[in-house]
Amino acid sequence: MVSNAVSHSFARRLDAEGVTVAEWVFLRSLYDVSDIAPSQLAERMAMTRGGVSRLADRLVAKGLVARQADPTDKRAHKLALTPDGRKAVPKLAVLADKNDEQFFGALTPNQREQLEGLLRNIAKEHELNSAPTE
Amino acid sequence: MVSNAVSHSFARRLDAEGVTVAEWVFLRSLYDVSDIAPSQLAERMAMTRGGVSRLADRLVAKGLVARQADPTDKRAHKLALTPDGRKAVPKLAVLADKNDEQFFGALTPNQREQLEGLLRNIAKEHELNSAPTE
DNA sequence: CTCATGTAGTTTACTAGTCAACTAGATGTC
DNA sequence: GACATCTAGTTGACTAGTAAACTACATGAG
Repeated sequence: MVSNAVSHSFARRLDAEGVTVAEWVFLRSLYDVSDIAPSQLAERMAMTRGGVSRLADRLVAKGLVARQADPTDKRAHKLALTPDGRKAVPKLAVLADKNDEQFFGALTPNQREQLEGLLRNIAKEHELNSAPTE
Repeated sequence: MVSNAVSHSFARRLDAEGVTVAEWVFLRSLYDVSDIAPSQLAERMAMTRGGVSRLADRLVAKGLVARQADPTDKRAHKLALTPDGRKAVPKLAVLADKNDEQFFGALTPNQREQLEGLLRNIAKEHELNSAPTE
């Protein structure tokens, strides 16, 4: 319930900038690790390759992401942020921070650590490593 | 991330019984409060009335839910579980419990209370009262 | 009473994902 | 070096939701 509320609230904020949550996760991932293969990104985002293919289409259409052919393997592509895409990330990150603050701001620093710790426990135990998409 | 993992895992379990998570929430809600109006259910499930209308279609087709016309207001309907639907709920509840156990079983009872307490804090503060759908 | 407005539920058009089939290119075995 | 098999990415058919238009009925003001 809380997770859905946080996510929906964030989606509304992003929507005002014309971006979806999935697009944000995509952009944020490329910000850290540029020149990544779509299939690797699919794994990180816990989506299918098909889904990532379409998501990439939309972001290319928006001019935020570029596809480059891999010269050593003609099947493969690399995804990277365009300058516009790179500029957008910090701006959207502000929205993410505001959203977190809205929901977790009322907890004391101690409580936040507790919450994060407990969730990290569970994540570790189940070897969860994908970013949230929803 | 944890929420998505819990939800996806539950979805896989339900899928084996031919039920979706949204259908489970729908059935579970009717189990407690039968003869509810679709629009009320929509609010509880944080879905649109259109979505609930379709969801109800599917459950009626599966024979788990019945629509009854309200005699006092010819626009209105009441939704209720069929005997089959009522029988299904406890069976599916077992899956929910197993799923919770899978993810939260490794926490000590104390930790579980902590986690629930923290999340309740946040929920209360934002007046969240809808059931999760995703 | 009548008519404007409101409300309940459905439906249409659309979005964003999945799964599985498909295309094209790589690779390892004989 | 040819061919079966694997891999990367795309695409077609489908699913489950949304937003907004629509239908049918209810209700309150004049």
